[in-house]
Amino acid sequence: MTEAVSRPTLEAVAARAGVSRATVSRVVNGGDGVREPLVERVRRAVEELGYVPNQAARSLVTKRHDAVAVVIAEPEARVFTDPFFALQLRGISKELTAHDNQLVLMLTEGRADHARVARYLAGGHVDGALVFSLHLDDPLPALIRSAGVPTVFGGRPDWSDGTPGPLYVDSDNRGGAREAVRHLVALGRTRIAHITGALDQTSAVDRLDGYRDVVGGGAAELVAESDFTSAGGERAMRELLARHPDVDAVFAANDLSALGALRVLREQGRRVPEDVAVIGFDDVLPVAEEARPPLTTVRQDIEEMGRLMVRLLLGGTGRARADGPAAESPAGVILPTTLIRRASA
Amino acid sequence: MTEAVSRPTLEAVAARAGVSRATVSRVVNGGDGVREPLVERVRRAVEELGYVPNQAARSLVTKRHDAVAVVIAEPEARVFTDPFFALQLRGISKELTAHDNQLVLMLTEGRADHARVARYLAGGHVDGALVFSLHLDDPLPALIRSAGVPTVFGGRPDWSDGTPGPLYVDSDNRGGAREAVRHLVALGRTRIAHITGALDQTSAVDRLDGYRDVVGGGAAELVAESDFTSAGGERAMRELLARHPDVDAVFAANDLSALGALRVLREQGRRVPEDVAVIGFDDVLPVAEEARPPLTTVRQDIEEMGRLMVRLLLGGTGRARADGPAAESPAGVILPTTLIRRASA
DNA sequence: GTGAAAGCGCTAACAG
DNA sequence: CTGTTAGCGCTTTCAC
Repeated sequence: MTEAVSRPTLEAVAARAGVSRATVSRVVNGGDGVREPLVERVRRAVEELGYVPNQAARSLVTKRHDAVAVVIAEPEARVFTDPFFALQLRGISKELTAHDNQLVLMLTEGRADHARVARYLAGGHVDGALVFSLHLDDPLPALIRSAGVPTVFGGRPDWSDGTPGPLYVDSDNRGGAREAVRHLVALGRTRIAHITGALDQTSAVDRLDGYRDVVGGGAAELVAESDFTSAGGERAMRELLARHPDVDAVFAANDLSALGALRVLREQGRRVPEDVAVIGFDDVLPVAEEARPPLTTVRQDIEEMGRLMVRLLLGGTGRARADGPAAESPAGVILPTTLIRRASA
Repeated sequence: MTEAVSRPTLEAVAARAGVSRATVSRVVNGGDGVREPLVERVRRAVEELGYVPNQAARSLVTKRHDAVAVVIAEPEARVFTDPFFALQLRGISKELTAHDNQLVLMLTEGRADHARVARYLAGGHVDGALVFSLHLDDPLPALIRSAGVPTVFGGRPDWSDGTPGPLYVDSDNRGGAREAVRHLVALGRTRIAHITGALDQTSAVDRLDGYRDVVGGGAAELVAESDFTSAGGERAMRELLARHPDVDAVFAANDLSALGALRVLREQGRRVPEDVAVIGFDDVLPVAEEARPPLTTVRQDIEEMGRLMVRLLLGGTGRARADGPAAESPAGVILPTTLIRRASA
C-alpha cells in the first residue's frame, strides 16, 4: 500500500500560484471577489497539485459539516429488504450528492443504539438528520428531538405529545387508499376486503383509515391484519377467503402483500380480476409489473420522497433558522399518489 | 427549533475541573497516566457540562477520522432489494459501531459518480473504504486503488492486472456449489441442472465453476443463464423444462432464483423433491424457510462477512502498515459455507 | 481586490 | 504525573 503521503495544503497551492492563502480559499469557495487572472492561476495550481480541501479543518472554523445522518431503526431486518427503503435511500443519496453532502448511515436496533445515536447527533457532527421511525411506540423521535439537530422524518411520526409538529415527508396514504377502494366500488364490487400493513406504523393505519372512509359506512368491514410481507399477505388472504368466501375485491396495504394474495387466489382457483379484483400500494417495480396478472396499484413517488426530505432539511438549515420562526413552514409535506391501472382491477 | 448553541469545549471542562486542557484530553481518551482523583473530577465535569469532543478538531491533529466509507455500485436497483446486501450492511454497521466508527454510505451509478467517489476517498476524509464491486468490468476498483486508501472488497473483485491481490472477503462460492451438487448426486439424481446468477459477477461465475467441477465431467451440462432474481429463476426453469423435460434436480445460484424455479415446477405439476430436487444458495431468511417446500440451500454467514470486512480494514489501518510489508497477510479471506438440508432436496 | 493575522478545538511533544 | 506550548489546515475579519 502506498503510504498515505500528506496531501497538499492551501499553503502549498498559495505558494505555487504566488498568492496568499486567503485568496486560494476564496477561489476554492466560489471565487467571488477575486480577479479573473488570479482565479485562473489558482485553479491551475489546484489542478496540478491535486489539492482537496481538508474537511476537518474547514468544519472546525465554519461549524458546518456537509454531512447528514440517516437514521434507520430496524427492529426487524425487514426494513432493508423492502424495496421501499432502498428507493428512498437512493433518492436521499442522489439529492445529498447534488448538495455535496455526505450520507452518514446509522442503523439502530435497541435502546443501547438509541443512546449512541442521540449522543452522536447532539455532538454536532452532522448538519442534520433524516429519520425513519417505523413504529408507533418508538422512543427514538423524542430522543432525537432533544438532541436539537435539524431533523426531517420519513413518514409521519407518531407525535403524541402536544409539541409543534416535526418536519416530515409522507405520501397521501389515506387519500391513495380511498382512491383505490373507490375504484373497486366503481367496478361494482360490493364485498371489498382490506389486507392491512403492520398496524404499528402510521402508513398502515392511514391506509386502513382510507379504506374505512369509503367502505366503513356502507358494506361491512372485511379486514385482515397483516404486516407488509408477501407471506403475511398469503396468510391474510387465506383467512379472508375462509371467513368470507364471497369476497370479490381486495385492497392490500402494499404490493408485496398483494402479491401474496394473488398467489393464494390463483392457488384456490379464483380468477383475478374476474372473481376477485386486487389492488396494491407502492407501485414498486418490478413487483407490480411482473405480478400475474400485472398489479393495479397506488403509486407513490418513493425516490422523490427521499429527495424531498433532503431539500427540506438542507433548505431548513440556515435558511429557516435565519428567517425567523418556523410558524409559517408546514409541519409535513404530503406527496400525492396516483392509481396505476393494470390488469388486476 | 433550539438554536444550536456552542457546545462546551475542552477548555470549559478543564476550567470546571480545575485542571489543564491536556489532562482533560487524557481522561477523555482513556485516562492512562492520570491519577484517580483527577480522573474522577474530570469525569464529573464532562458529565455536568455534557461535553462531547469535537471530532473535526480531533481529526485535524490526529489525521484519523473514525469513519469508513461503504461504496456500493448499483447500476441496477437490484443491489438493495437483495437481502444479501442488507445483511452485509448490517454486519458492517454493527462492527463499525463496536469500533466507534461512522459509516459513510456512497451509492454510485455511472461514471460521474466514480470520479466523485475517487475524489472523496483520495481527499482523505475517511480511514478506509469497504467496496462492493458487482460487475466484472467495473472501473471502480482500479480507481479506488489509485486513491491510495486502505480498502477491503466485498466479494472477490475481478483483478485482471498483475498487481498484488487486493484485500477481500468472500464466501466459498465454488466449494459451496460443489457441495450442493454432490448432495444432489448422492441423492441419485442424474440430470442435474444449474440456474446461474448474473455471470458478470464473480460469485455467479464461481458457483457455475463449482457446478461444473462435479457435473461437467460426467453428465452433460444443463445450464440456464439467469440473474439472481426470482423472475429470472422462473424464466430459466421454464427454459430448462422445455429443453430437458427429464431434468430431475436443479441447483440455483441463489435462493431467490430457486424460489422462482419452485413456482414454475409447482405450476407445471412437478413434485419437489420427488420429481425434481431443488437447492438454492445464501440461506436468506425468511425466503428459504418460508418457501414451499422449505428450501435446502447453501448457507453463507452474510452478516459475518460484513463484520469481517470491517475487522480486516480496521486491523489493517495502522497495524499492517506499521508492521511491515503485507506480504504475509492473505489477499482474500474466504468464509466456509454449509449445506442446510430442508425439504426441497 | 488582496494579504496578514487571529483563531476554530484538539492532541502531542516537551518540560517540570 | 501534570501543565505549557505549538501547531493541525482552514476561514474570516481587518487593514492596506
